[in-house]
Amino acid sequence: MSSRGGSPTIVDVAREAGVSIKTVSRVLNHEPGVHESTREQVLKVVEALRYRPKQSARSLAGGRSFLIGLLYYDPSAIFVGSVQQGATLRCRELGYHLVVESLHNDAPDLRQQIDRMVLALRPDGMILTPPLCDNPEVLAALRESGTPCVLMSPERDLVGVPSVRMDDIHAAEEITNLLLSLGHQRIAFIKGPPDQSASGLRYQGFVNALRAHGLQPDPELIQPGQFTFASGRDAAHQLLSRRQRPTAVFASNDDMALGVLAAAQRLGLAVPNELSVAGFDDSPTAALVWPPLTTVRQPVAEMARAAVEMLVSVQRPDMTAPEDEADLHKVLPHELVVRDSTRAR
Amino acid sequence: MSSRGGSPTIVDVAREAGVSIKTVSRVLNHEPGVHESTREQVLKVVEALRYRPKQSARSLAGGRSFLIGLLYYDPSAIFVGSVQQGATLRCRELGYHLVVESLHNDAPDLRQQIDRMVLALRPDGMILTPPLCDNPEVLAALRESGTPCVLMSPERDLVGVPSVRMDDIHAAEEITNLLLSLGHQRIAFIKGPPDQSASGLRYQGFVNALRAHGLQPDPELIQPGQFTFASGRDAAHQLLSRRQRPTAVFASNDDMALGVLAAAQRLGLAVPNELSVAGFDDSPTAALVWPPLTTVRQPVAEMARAAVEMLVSVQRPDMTAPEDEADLHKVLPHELVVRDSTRAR
DNA sequence: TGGCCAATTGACAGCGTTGTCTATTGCCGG
DNA sequence: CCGGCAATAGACAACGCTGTCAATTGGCCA
Repeated sequence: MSSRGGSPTIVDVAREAGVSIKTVSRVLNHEPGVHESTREQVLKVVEALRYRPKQSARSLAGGRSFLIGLLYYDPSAIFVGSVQQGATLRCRELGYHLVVESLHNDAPDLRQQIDRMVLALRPDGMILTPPLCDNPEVLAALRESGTPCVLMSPERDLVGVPSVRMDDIHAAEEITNLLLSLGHQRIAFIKGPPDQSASGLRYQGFVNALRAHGLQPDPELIQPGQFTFASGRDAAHQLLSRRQRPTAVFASNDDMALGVLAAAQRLGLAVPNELSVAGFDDSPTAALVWPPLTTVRQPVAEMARAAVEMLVSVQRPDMTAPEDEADLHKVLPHELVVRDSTRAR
Repeated sequence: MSSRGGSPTIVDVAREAGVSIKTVSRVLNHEPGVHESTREQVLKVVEALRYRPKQSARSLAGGRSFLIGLLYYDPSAIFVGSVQQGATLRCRELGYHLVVESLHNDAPDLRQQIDRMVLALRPDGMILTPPLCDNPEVLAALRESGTPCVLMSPERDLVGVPSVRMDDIHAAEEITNLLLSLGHQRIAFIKGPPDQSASGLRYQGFVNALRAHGLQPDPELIQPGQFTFASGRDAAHQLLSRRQRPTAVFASNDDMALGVLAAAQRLGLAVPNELSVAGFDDSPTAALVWPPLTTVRQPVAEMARAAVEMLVSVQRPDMTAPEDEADLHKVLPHELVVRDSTRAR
């Protein structure tokens, strides 16, 4: 196969196809100016030899590494899993590879860890998930190194830095509307921690929907939470022991909604007959518990695909890179998942 | 900084330190034969310049890519998340990076997908998680390419192929012993699907423990399952409607145990007062449900660390690579997690 | 028919490391 | 006082690809 035992190189392909290595390079990189017949001939040989250009050589010579980095904090989060899934698939389609790195959001050597990745690997782009996408130190390190980034669902958008997110406000509105349309009037809301922007946005959506129906949020029915099972359970205990109970609870994420379910069960309240419960995120468990949870599915995998595309499009002349600030910040459509935890009262 | 604006290269370091590039290379690769004072001097300059050798150049010249591949199938599985976490951390410590790839176990172009990764990236090693680690096609592709692999919890060990696993039999024995020591005599067991080796091993452990206590497994109390929530729930319905109910159920994974919990709740059986339930895996939800599940924690992150080490040690003369067949197959200690779903009868 | 342009192709110099092989140095024994 | 050997350091050629720029071809117009 190859001149010297090892796997074939571009030289082998060129020799076999009777062209110069540069021509082979052109074909493989979809560069223009190659005659159709030549292209076919080269591709045939490439196929026959099972030739694949070596990333390290391409990277060294061409400056592009064909690597996309994914920085994350909490590996167990379903969010990260879905991001990764979407990202690897799109990377594969585009001829890239995904390098993952787990960072502690407040590690003392955060800077060095990022440097190590950026300077050694020279990824062509980096995807940041919360909370790293809002960490100034991380952002600064990446900006200095000149590595293009995309932020996934950041707290707030940064001018000039691409981001991808879902529309938390509208989704929360939709869930609330669903509850309202089922005849619920006393709808409780469990908030997330104030330091996460999603908390505010989802609450905003809840309030918007109420107001649109001529209702005012009742302070009695608003409880703080921490996006955790325990906080949801505790908040529900509070809410459900009020003299006049809510007929529905909208927990602003699934973990808390699961807590609500547990509390209701503890108190002997049947869901959904005596109490409707809605969550947010469509976590894997949401479908497994009893009753299965009505919730909102974040388009996480699609968001990741979009992130990869934005990164790659900057490098490829044949793809249109985002131009104005508006193109830089994508909002992807979510999906209402209506299951059995909600019912007309 | 650098001679020409870009980030510093080994030449810059060499010039600054007043030595040859080869000496810098020696220091950075921990090669012997460098005078202590020289080494220090070089390291000082490296530090000052924030120099990091470029992976692509090292890879091209040296043949090592400093990349470890992780092939997985189901991204949502906690197992994969933990593997990844453990692997990235150890990789970081060893100066490697983790490249992940999601594959469909029965994709028609599986071979090509693997080729793409192996031929382009030339990872120094590959970690395979179930079910890919038992897929003959995957194994063959990797063997042909000469890429070292480590199998994580494979169905069965292959001669000459390193693997890492936990001791399912002993763990199941321990759970069973716990139940027995709590005074349970009628212990039901829900099996996993027969095509997964863990199913058999866990059942084996269950039986071993019973026999050690002079008991025989009662066919009435053994139910098949599929490692899914639904199958656990259904099996539990069967078991709990027997004329003489079991006082404890050992579901051979957590998802099924969660199903048992749901079924018990449906039937109005209080856990753990009227029924003890034990699972296996320590999935994230196991701690969140009510009552929190007694289970076994697989040492997944540690297994992943070990896998990375086995892969890297082959390349580094200063680490001891596994020698005989016995060293090739590691079994790591698990941990019994006793929570509230089990109680003395 | 000669000249010129566009389309296509090729020669060759890097890219930043590591591996190999060859100096240089300092010290020891005879 | 010199040969020789160990310890240390350097020169230089790969590694496999892309970028630059020059060369070749064929067609078309005047």
